[in-house]
Amino acid sequence: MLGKDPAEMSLDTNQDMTELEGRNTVHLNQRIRRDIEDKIMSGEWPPGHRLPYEHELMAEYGCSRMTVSKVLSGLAVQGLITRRRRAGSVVATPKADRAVLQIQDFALEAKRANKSYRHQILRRSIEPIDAATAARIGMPAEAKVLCVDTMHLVEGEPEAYEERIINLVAVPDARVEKFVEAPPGTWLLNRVPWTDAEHVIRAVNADAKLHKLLQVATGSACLVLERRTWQAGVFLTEARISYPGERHRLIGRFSPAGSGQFPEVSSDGTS
Amino acid sequence: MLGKDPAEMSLDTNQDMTELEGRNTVHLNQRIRRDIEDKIMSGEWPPGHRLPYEHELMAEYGCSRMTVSKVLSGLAVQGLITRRRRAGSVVATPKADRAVLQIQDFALEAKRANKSYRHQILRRSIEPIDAATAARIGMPAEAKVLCVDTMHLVEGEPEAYEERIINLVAVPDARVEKFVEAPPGTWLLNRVPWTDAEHVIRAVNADAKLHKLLQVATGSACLVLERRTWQAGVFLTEARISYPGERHRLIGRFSPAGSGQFPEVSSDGTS
DNA sequence: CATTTTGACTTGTCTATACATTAATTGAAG
DNA sequence: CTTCAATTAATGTATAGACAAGTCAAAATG
Repeated sequence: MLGKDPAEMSLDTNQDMTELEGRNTVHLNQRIRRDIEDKIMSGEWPPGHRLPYEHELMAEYGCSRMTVSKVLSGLAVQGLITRRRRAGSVVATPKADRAVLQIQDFALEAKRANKSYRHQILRRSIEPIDAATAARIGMPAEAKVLCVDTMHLVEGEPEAYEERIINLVAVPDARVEKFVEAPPGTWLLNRVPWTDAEHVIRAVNADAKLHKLLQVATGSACLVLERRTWQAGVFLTEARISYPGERHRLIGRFSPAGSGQFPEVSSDGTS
Repeated sequence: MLGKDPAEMSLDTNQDMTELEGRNTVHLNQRIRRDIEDKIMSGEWPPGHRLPYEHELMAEYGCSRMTVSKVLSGLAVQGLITRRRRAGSVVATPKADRAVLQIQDFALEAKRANKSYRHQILRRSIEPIDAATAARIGMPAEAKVLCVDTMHLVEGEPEAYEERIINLVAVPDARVEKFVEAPPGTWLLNRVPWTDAEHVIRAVNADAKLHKLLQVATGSACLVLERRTWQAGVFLTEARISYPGERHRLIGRFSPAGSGQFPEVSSDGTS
């Protein structure tokens, strides 16, 4: 780059902000958003604190109402603030105590840890579901479903045992799928969008079956994750995944609203 | 309700939409949003499907670009679609498989089931934390913390055993709190807002201590939930809660994006 | 043929304005 | 003092236009 005249540079620092903003692509809405998020997250504005009115923020940042309005609406959708007409916007009080767990994709997890992964299909059959299961998932008892049992192996060692039921009415493609490329969980995830899910996590003592499959002592504690998913009210699939208790744990890291919820939100992934 | 003249009703159905919209307060952006959400949720637009350009939606709904742009931006923030300049907007492929668990407030849970609840403080002392814990939570080893062990009893039976550490620097009020009115978890939740949390769920075999406290057989499977919370980078508290495995399960019901995530999102809670 | 430049297209941000909707406040009547 | 209606202040929705910034594809160049 060409050297600049010192006098010119000193002028630059004193320049109108608009051009610098354009170059740095730090947009005004991002600045407003970060300022407010920081005040809330730091506790400077505790839950219940009323934040400035739109016209006050307009004056503070010297911008139009649409700009601050969009920022505030976004914060409201993320659950950080609540807005009411005439009353203004207040910092939201954290609602319920919720845990978000990232259920690991076995293959992806293994790859990240630089370990080998493979799976084995132990069973694959189309059967009518039994009465208990039918009642649990809300399907007629005579309906036929695809049952797939899968072992997940990492470095050759059993990592998890998965028993899955797939509704063939909702996922007709599964009737001919052999699940050699990808295990049923991954296959389904990449194919069918789901709208509702239910998780149940339990601790059980290993019975003879789990002892044999997971190679753990009979009676040792195992973690069982049951996951049922629906699409617009139609049952899709149920998976019961059993992990060896000592070797495995479910971990979740998250923030109540905004920041950590969705890793790849919009374009301003700077927080 | 008053009966309507049949002729009038048939006219109603054929009427111009614009006036009805005004009366029913069904706003255009909501209609566009619902239309797109429905197409995605129903599978009509599978993951990867490119949705209409903004100007196409403008033409379809006869509105300005800002309106469709706001809708699409909102869907992008919710993670339903991804947008790229020039390339357009596409239906997002569901990212990771995540579980959301509602951690129950024991007292509230019991009340809902019409059962009695009480808690006992088994230990309450201020101690320097040990090295292992200090490293885990990122605090200096010599720091003093409040340790509280609590039994949660439902109908007189042991429901869960809770071992908690509270950072007195972050929560100075805890130094004099005796937790007789409310157990430490509830007390903290109503007092201190948190910004980050981490959960670990494991299955363990009951040792002698858990056998005695939870009145379960030694070796029987127990569910252990560890929860650590921070506020703006400052450690707040760590809780290890042990449940009898057979008697307890963690349940979560949720939707991937938008709908069920936050029960009281903005104003359009119609989906 | 390979590489660079140009152009066109699509989304991102922002302005300035208008009217609708809701709810807190004020004021008047009982 | 209470009750109900009118005022008013705040957010919600929408428009039309402008320019910026990526990014894909075709055209120009070596």
